[in-house]
This record gives sequence, structure tokens and C-alpha cells, in this order.
Amino acid sequence: MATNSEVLLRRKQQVVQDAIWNAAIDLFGKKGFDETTVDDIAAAAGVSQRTFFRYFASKSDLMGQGMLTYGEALRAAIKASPKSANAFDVLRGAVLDVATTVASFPRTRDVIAISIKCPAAREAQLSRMGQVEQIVAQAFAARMKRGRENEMSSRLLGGLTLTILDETMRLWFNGGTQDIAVVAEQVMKGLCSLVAGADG
Amino acid sequence: MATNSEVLLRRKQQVVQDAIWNAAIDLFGKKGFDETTVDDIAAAAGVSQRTFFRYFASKSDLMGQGMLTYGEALRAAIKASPKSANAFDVLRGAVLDVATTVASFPRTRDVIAISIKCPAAREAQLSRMGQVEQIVAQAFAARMKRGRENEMSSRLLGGLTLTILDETMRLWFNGGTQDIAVVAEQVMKGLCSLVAGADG
DNA sequence: TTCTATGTGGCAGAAACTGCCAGTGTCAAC
DNA sequence: GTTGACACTGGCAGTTTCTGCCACATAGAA
Repeated sequence: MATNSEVLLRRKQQVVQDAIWNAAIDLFGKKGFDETTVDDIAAAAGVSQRTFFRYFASKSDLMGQGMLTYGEALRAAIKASPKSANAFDVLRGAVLDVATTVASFPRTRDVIAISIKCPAAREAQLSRMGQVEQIVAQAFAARMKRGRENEMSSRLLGGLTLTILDETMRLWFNGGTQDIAVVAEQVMKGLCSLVAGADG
Repeated sequence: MATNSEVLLRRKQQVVQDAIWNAAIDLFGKKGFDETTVDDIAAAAGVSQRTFFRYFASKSDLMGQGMLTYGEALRAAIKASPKSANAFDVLRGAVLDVATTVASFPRTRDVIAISIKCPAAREAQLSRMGQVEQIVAQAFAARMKRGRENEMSSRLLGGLTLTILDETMRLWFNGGTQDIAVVAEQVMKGLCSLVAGADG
């Protein structure tokens, strides 16, 4: 049961977490990822270092958190897709959905810029890929009958989805003001023509 | 020019590096990744902590180093593939080549076991994926004419290659004594049938 | 008011990592 | 043989990251 006080508590926690995250992204953009210490972030967010580590496991975790958000969004989109759709159509719909949503967040370009500028920040993002891939794979698996072959397929679909989304975001970031949905369609078309060349 | 002494020096460095790496993998398997300190590894390898950090940037770097090895192997295999082959055949050949080679290394199963057992170790591997993907993508790009579309294609091929190889290794590890080449073929066949379902 | 639960801060300490300097061994030049 | 350049190594001090523990403040329930 969620009492009134519990709801208020969670909201307050969310406020603190957002404050830390926003302060961190600001500092990463201004001073650089490596040059920013946890003490800097905590001070900017108005909390102690000890409290920082209660909300984020590490400095890297700040960058990884965004990845998990993508994963949850993909899971929701996959779950919401029509039952009649085949696997690749589900993938296409989820990528378009999430890419459009993410592109509308004001902070998205900041985060991508940081991850491109600083290798350590990029590594922090990638380190979460395993969890995200598992989330997406489970979402695909939930749409299929059980079986070893389908377990493999759902994992491949998960990896494929993230590869496409990653490349889409990269092209969108470098491409100025292009519509991200158009970019995503181009990427998926490119993939299909690549695999179409296979004989097996 | 590589003088005699320079060659000897590099060989000596390789000996130290291998000693550290082998000691680390032993300890990770025995005590666990998180429970093993850098001091432990250095002591087991017979060097100081300071020397450890001259050979590996971090404890995580020990796990990531293997990924870079895969990347270099893929690059070599892609470069060595016949010019007449199309992109997906190059991918297939490279995956089969590298998977077979890697499966023959005695330490490979140890490393996979560590990465499955400990999330932090897996994250350490994944954090290098960006570099590896770039290496593989460059190898594909070197086989194509220049152009924006081909740049996208080479990156997709890189991501695809790593996804396939990763899933292949996972199935091979879980599947007992199966021939890894057979597993790889199954994975690639699975991928093709997934993408074949697309209408675009 | 008292008890409990929860978030927070501060402090001590382990572990990770870096910069600096001194010691050692090798090799080439003189 | 001596000297000097060069590279690897170890030790030590110091910063940063991260954790365990305890005390304090606040809000709700009894």
C-alpha cells in the first residue's frame, strides 16, 4: 500500500536525484568529465558527498543512468506494439518511438556531446549496455513462444535494436537539425540492404 | 629500426604483462573480481603495485584488454578476406575465423566465466566495446568506396559483427563441447531470418 | 510526548590511481 | 674501464573514489 507520506517521500527523493544529475551534466559540460570530482557535483547540488553515493553508485553511474532510461523506454514500446506485428516491425516501431522521445529531451544533446568528447564518459555509458540489452531482449522474448531458438533470437533482436538506435543518435547529433525519425529509417534501410546480400 | 636490444626489451615487457594478466585471471576465478585487489594481483605476479599500473591502466583494464585482442583479430580477418566477397560474407568469414581461434585459447572459458559471474567484470569488458567497434568499422570501411552511406554501413557492420560474436560466444560457453563454428552459423542464420521478415 | 522509520551529514578508513624521485641494469661511445 | 644515456622498477606521498558506522533531524503513529 502506498500511503500519502510514502508518495511525498519518493517525490522528494526524485527532486534530490534530479538535482544531482543536472548539476553533474552541467559540470561535465563546463569542466569536463575527468576534471569534475564527486565533491564538485555534491557541492553544486547542495548535498554531501555521502548523500551523493546514496543516489548514484559512482560518477560513471551518472552517465549510465541515461542508458537504463533508454532501455526502459524500449521495453515499454515493445510491449505496447500490436500483437500482429512481426519481430522486425516491432523493432522498427520501438526505435522510432524512443528515438523521437529522446530527441525531444533538452539534455540529450548535452549528454551525447559529453560522451563524444570524453572517452571515459563513453565507457561509462557502454558499461551499462549489458543490462540494457537484457531488458530489451526480455521484452522481445515476452512476445515469443519459449524455446532455445527464440531465446537466441530475442538476444539478437536486443543487440540489433541498440546498434540501430546508437547509430541513429550518432548521425542525428552530427547531422544538425535533421528529423531523427528520418535518420532512423535510413539506418534501418541500410541494415536491411546489408543483410540482404547474404546467401544463407 | 628495431635493434637487437629493443626486441629483447619488448619481449621482457611481454613476459611481465603476461605474468600480471595470468595472475589476475587466476585470482578473479578463485576469489572473485570485486574481492581481488590490485595489491593482490601485483604480489601474485611478483611486481610492485606501481609497476602494475605501468602495464594496465586499471583493474578493469585487465578484462578490457581481451576485447581489444578480439578487435584486432577481427580487423586482420576482415583485411585478409577475398576482395570479391560482399560485405556480409566478409562478416561471416571474420566471425568464423576469430571465434575458432578464440575458442582454442585455454583462458577463454575462464574469462567468460568471470564476466558472467561478476557484473563489474562484464561492465569492464563492455566499456571497451566502443574502441573495438571503431576498429572493426574501420576495417570494413577500408574495403568500401568513401561516402556518407558507406560510413554508416561500416559502423552498422561493426556493431552487427560484435553482436553476433558475443551471442556466439555466450551460446558456446553454455553449450558444453559444441563446435563453435556450428554455433556461429546458427546465430548468423537466425539473424538473417529475423531481418528477412522486414518489408522495407 | 514517545517510539519508529527514514534521510542526511560527518568521519574514519580501504582501495584505486598518480606524480615524483632514487636505484639498478644494459648498452654504446670514448 | 669509465662515463653517460636510456629504460624498468620500487617506494612514498598525496588525491580521488567509495564504504561502514554513528549521531542528528524530521515526520508520522501510538
